[in-house]
Amino acid sequence: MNKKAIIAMSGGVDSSVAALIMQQKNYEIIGTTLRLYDNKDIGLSNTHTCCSLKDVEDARKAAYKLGIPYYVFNFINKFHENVINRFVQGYCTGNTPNPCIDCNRYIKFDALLKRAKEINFEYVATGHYARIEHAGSRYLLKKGIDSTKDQSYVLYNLTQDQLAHTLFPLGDLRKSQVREIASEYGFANAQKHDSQDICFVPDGNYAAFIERYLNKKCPPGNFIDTDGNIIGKHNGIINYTIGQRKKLGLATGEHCYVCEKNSINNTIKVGNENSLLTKKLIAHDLNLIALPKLDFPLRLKVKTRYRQIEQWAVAEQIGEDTMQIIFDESQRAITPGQAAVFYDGDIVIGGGIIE
RNA sequence: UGGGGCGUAGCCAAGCCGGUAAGGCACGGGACUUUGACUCCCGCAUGCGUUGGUUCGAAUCCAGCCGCCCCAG
Repeated sequence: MNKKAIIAMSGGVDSSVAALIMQQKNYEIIGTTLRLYDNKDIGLSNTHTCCSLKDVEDARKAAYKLGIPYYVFNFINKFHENVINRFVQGYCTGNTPNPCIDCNRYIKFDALLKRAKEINFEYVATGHYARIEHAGSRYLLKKGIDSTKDQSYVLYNLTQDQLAHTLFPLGDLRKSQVREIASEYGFANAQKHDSQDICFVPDGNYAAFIERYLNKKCPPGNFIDTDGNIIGKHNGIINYTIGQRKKLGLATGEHCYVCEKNSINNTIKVGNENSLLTKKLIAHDLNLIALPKLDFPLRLKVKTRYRQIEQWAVAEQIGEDTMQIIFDESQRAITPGQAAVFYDGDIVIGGGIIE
C-alpha cells in the first residue's frame, strides 16, 4: 500500500510542484490549504478577492489538475493564538518576532501534522526549500540545495517526531527547476511571483495591523541618543526595530540607527552604525535537532536573521534552555525576538530566540 | 539706542573678487526580500529673508525694510 501524505498547498508554484513530485513518487496524496485568518481580521473587506482567497483558488486549480482530493482546513483559532497573538505581543514588549517561524512551529508542523495523523496520513509535505536526512538515530534538517532559496532557518523548531513525518520534495531542486517543472506540467501559477511580506499583513504595514488588532494607538515617546539626551519624538515603539534607519525623521547629519528599544520607559535609543555592533548573544527557547544537548562549546556558524550569511561563532549551552553565542567578528544589529539558528555546514544544529 | 554678525530646501551647509544654486541628513519612489530590518538605485530650491537699484547677466555688488544673534550703555 502506498504511503499517504498531506500536501500543504499555498497556491504558489513551490507547493504545487511539491505535490506533483509526491504524486510521481507514488504517494497517496491530498492537497490542502490552511485557512489562517478572515479577511476582516486583517483589514480587508469580505469581498476582497486578493491574497488569501485568490491563493485558495490557485491551490484548488493545481489540485484539480493533479486529480487529487483537495480540502481547506480551518486553523483560524490556532493561528490567532499562536502566530498573530505572539507577533503582536512580541512587538509590544519591544521585540521583533518572526511570525513565519511560529507558523511553521505551531501550525504547519504541529496542528496540520496532528490533523494528518487523525485521518491516517503519515506525512505532511510542503514546498519548503530544505532537506531532511535520517542519519543514525536522528533526523537531520539540512539546507536546501538552492542556497538563494534555502528556508532551513524558518524550520529550526522542528522536533525529531515532526521531522520523521515531514517531507520536503523541493529540497534537492533549484527554484529555476521548480518553475520549469511547473511550466512543463502546465500549472497556471508557474510564473506566479514569489510571496513576500507577512501573509496576514498584505500591505506590509505591520504597525497599522497591530494597532488595528489591539484597537488602540501605541503611544509616542522620545528618541534618545547614546548619552541619554532627548533628540526627538517617535511614533510608538512598535514602528521600529533594531538596526532600522529609515522613518526615524532624525536629521543629525549622519545616518542614525535604532540601537535599543525600552518598552518600559517607551524610549528608543539611536546611535551610529558602530553602536549596533555586538559579538555576543544569548538565545533561549532552544530547539536542538542534530543532537539532544550541547555538552561542550562547539564551533559552528550562526544566522541571526533570515537573509544573512552564516557567521562563525562558538556556541555554549549555558542552561537547560539557553545558548550563549560568541561570534568571531562583531555582528550588526542583533535583534531580540529574532531567531539565532546554528549550522554545521548544511546541517541545522538547532536554534533559539535572541534575548 | 550705539557697535558688530547673520538670514540659501524640513535640518545642517558650500557658493559670496557676478555667469545661470555643491554636499550631508531627513523625506518620497523603486530594486532586493516568504519576517522585521539593512543595502543599493532614482527623485528632491525656476530659486538663495524682502523690496528696489547697478549690469547683457546678481545668491553673489549697492540701498531701504523685516527678522534673529552677540557686545555696549
